[in-house]
Amino acid sequence: MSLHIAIFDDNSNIRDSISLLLKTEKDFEVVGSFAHVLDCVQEIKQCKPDVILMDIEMPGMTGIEAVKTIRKEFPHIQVLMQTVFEDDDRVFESICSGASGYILKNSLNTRLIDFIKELQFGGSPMSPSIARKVLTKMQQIPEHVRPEAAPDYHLTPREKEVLACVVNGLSYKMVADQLFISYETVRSHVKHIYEKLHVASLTEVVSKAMKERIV
Amino acid sequence: MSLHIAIFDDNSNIRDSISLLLKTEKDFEVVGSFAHVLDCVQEIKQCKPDVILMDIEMPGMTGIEAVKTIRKEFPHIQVLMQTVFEDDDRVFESICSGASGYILKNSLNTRLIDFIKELQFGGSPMSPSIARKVLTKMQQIPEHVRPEAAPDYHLTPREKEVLACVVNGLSYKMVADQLFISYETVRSHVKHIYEKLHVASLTEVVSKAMKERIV
DNA sequence: TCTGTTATCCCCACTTTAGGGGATTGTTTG
DNA sequence: CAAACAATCCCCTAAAGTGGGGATAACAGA
Repeated sequence: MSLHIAIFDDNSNIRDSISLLLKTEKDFEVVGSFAHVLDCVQEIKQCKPDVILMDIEMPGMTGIEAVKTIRKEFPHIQVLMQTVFEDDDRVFESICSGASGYILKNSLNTRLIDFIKELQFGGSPMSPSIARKVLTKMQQIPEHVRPEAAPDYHLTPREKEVLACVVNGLSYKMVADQLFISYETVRSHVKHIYEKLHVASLTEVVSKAMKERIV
Repeated sequence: MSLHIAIFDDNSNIRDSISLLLKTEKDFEVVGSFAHVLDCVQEIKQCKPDVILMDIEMPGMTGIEAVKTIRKEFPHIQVLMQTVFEDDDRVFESICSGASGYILKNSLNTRLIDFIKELQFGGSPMSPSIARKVLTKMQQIPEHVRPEAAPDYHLTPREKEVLACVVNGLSYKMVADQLFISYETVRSHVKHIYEKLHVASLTEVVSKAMKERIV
């Protein structure tokens, strides 16, 4: 069973050269090659790729937007981003959108086949210069250095559910409907949340919960 | 001018085999090889390496602690972490401690020389399985610390001030006092914020504002 | 068994917000 | 200059949230 690959790139020369390159690997099969991502959901449904090579800059919807959509619709598909630019923001955005790897196009010809194989084995191929950016970024995120620093307010499971609803902007009534309990029960839970978080209004609850990542 | 490399690993066989391997590259010079990191600052001062290969698990001080020290004392030195384990926590700790790359030992023999060269060029070599962990972790980072493109809701400066107060849990009355305006003015601003953010309650405002880092 | 916790529900009085209006004073800009 | 906007303030009604109180059932541990 061969690995199905789809290519999204607005440059037809690049698409063709990638296709040619991948054909040299007998376990690979290019099942689709598209110049834009506007109809990508439909196209992906038809050609059923395991791996998608996605150019980051494309007319219409950008590759980054596309990744978000793809990851939502087809969570099992691995998306390998490719770009000629090492733009910090876009690298970071792509990764946060759910890309499985990020490589520069200059490494395309030489190592693309290796990269795709690494994807298959659950790895995330990254060009070293990209990786450097990612590492630097991670080091800059102080909150993330100590993920276990979240204080415990001893909320019960139910209280946490209610809290989650409230943080999503639901009113008491809506929370009640959502959790199949009465308005008064929601109120009761919220009162307890108030006590435990030492706050006195819903907005404070939302603010504190989001700041301290309780939800 | 050759690249000076120091090795920290408690396994002398590994140290020796790495040394042998690196000798095959004429631009590399192994200037130090140590079984622990307890005296690493002194040793580094003496042998002046450009790159350090650091085993993550070692007696006494761990490699992670060592990286922190090294990065503080010698910020120009690139540290390449090596490990046999893909332990999530240690991967992230190392990275956050300032390591420049992170590779598994199984890729040592085959690609170590390439990895070191990538370090020289300002890249961060990472084993793909490590890279996957890093990406996954980044994707989990709460959105409010992510430098993502914040959508612009065209809030006026004053509206943003009011929003900031609200997000901090203040009631209309408190916001009014804080900004030296009347309660009704606050209300008026909040109404406009509602329209611009397309929400219908204070909690939604707080939630949306924090999620999208408008404040 | 008794005590504590959790989750559920109810009531009353009170405060705060929400959703409509409308109005005035400036300032910016086509 | 007129139009557009920002910032300020006001009123009214309805809806939602707040702060007390209390109650019941289930269940876990001392």
